[in-house]
Amino acid sequence: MHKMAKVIVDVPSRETDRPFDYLIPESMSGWIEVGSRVGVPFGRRTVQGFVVSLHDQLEMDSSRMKPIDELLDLLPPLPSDLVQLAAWMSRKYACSMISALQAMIPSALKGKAERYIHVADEHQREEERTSEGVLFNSQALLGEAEREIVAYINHSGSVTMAHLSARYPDRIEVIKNLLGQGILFESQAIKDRVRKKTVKTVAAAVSGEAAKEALASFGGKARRQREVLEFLLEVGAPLSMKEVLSTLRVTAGTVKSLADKGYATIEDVEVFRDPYQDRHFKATKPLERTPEQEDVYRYLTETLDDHRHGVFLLHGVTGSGKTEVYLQTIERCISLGRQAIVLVPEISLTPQMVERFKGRFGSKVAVMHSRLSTGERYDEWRKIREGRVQVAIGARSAVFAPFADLGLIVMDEEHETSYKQEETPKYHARDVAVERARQHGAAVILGSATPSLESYHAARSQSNDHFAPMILEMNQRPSGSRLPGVHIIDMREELREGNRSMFSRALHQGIAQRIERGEQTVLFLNRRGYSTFVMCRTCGYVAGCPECDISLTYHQKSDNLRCHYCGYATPAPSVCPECQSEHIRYFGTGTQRVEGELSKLFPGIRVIRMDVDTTSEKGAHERLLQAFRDKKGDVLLGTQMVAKGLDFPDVTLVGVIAADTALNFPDFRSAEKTFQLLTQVAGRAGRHQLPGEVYIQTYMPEHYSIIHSSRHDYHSFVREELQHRRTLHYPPYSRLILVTLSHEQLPVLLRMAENFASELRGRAQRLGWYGDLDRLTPEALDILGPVASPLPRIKNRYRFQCMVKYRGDLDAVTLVRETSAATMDQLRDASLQISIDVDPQMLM
DNA sequence: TCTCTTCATTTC
DNA sequence: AAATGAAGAGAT
Repeated sequence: MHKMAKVIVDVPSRETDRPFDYLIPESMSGWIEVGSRVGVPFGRRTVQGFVVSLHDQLEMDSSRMKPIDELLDLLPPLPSDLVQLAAWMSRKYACSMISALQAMIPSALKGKAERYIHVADEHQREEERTSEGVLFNSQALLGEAEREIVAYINHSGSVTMAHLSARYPDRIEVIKNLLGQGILFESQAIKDRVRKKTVKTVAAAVSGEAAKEALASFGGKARRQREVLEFLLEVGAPLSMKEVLSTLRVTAGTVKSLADKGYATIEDVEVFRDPYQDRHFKATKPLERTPEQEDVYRYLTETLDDHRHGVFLLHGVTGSGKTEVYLQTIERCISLGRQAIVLVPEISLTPQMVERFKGRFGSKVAVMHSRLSTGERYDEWRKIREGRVQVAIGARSAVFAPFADLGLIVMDEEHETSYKQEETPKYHARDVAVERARQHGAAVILGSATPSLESYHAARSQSNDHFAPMILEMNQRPSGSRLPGVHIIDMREELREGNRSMFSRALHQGIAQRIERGEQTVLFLNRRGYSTFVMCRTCGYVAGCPECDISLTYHQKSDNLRCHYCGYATPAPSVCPECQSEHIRYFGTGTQRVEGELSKLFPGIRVIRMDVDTTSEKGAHERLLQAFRDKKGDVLLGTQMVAKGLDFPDVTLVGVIAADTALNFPDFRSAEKTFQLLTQVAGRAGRHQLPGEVYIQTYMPEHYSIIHSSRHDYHSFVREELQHRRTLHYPPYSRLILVTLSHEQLPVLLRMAENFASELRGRAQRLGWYGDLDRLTPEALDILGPVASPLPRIKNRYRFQCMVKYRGDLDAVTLVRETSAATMDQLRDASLQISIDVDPQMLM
């Protein structure tokens, strides 16, 4: 049997980012596995950790080795393949092992040590004797205060430190004394964030003849109890207490009496919290495949049937039936006895989306949604871990769904930036999905109408270092509907002709027409570029966060100003704090302004506005969409969230208010983002019988991202964009690592950032890597910076960054990680933080 | 000389 | 991260 385990402890620091050795107590051997969650003594406290390997030999001075304190779950929360994946992540993304492991389990299982106080055994016995009236020898030594505390703890068995100090706030010294004398002692145990939910159930404890006798024994008495028993016998299966009480209108006492007589049993049964328990999903059958879908399906199922690893880039225009292909491929996967993961961007994990999967696979599906409570998420996760479901659908983190035999991972809207996690571990779900599928010999489908340039290029060049997908195209819409006609409107022209409104004449007329015809309009506003800041019109004062160098956003609902980086909040002022002027204006969200303008132009117009303000409440999102579907609105107005996967039969006009706001951002992906957004929005109109029209308002009508999106021409766009990227050595023709250094003091940071950058250059030079990317070598590396970050101060910390740009098969991540570690060791400044972002998405 | 901070060190 | 022990600064 295994004698020793290596454990990664839940202590987030560079020094502790390595396995620690522990003895496996006899009682736990056979139960401890790779992936087990344990409580271990660490220093002078107890912490949670994960077993990453098991060993038969004691390989270090075993006198210093401590035994594992407790095993926290019967079934290890992490199968061993996920422990391996965590190791891969920590290498690839330069993150700690514990942060990778933590990302894989529900937050409910992030336990913390709780400190308990007990009464020492010998004193416990003495206490008992006193209660029987026998004097005990140490009584003389204990004062009144001590005796009361000891008696209290004895009575409750054990009590938490926090509870005790709350109950006896002024006797902390007394407690310390008792601990010092050894009368009280302390222990620690890991406590989870949630408990498994249980429900009280009732069942008849008698049957047949015994049941008849039991009923007869009541005679004329206890009529209610008799009714309960009759009901239980009739149903013949355990029922929830709640159900019994409400159906028969009896009290819990009645049932309890029945149980006391031995005629019924009451039990606590473990249940899964089901976020969809009240919902009924209409079952759907697979649709007949179009010839195009058939081709794609054949490729996918061949790989699936052969148990082979393969990555597919499914490029399908909006409405080409990608989801149906997913559904049928998943069905095949399940029929082979394997499981499937479906990844969708958080924003498109709408009720409609859930409905499609629940409708096809029913109770075989677990849904991982950010709106679920900690307990609900934990239970959905348990369904996966315990093998009760075969399909998991969820955002980014669902890529870690702990299935035993994973056959397929589907990633819908593959190009979405939300697949990259911005917090540590800064992983990209696409790369993790490919690696995980490789481990399992599973297939990956990356689906999109506008694939990311990274994926597209990887498929084309077939030389990318991590994955080379096969491209599958779907260009037809099974419904036969045509892609809508797209009109580009030059807003400069409008201005020249004296139209200063945010609506062009064409769009204005279009909306008027739809109202007249009883058809609907979707108006889309690119959120970026429209902020909700507060400005004084007299002196130009802009309310900013005192801790971060950014302006505060106005929240109408709570009438306060908030910083969305650090959470700072302050009441909205009514006069300017600088000049006391009353002309202080709250620029509402862009959508609010558009709404105001709409009702001015079209009196009586019914606008359904969807933005952060109107969708913050639970279920509001769904309610607003349903209202629009029921034609309770003429216009649906919103940001990104109206662009995603929605399908309304009566929408014949889609308007984009300001198409180019994103183009002005200093981000090399801004053209790509704009193209993707416009293509997606354009796909929203005319998906049914009625033909659709799209108006794109812009100040840059000649920009290639706008021209190509208006023609629904992905390939031309990609050709042009790839050319730009190649000239400027941007991804996919290079890879990036963004290193951000932060410190409380600006001058110190400046020095340290210079120090780091020159150390990095020196090391790269010694490896012969450093140089200019313009040189025509297959391998090259360049370091840009340090420069102030785009957000130069957050939470009172100044930020500087370096960008590492490289191409070829260089292990630049290790270089950066080692340089960072060396810098930290050398400078020994606790305030300095270095964060490493591999393949960054947000350069802002 | 003694206590209350601050700071570096260690965690199998 | 957190607890610990050493070292440093002010009060008695």
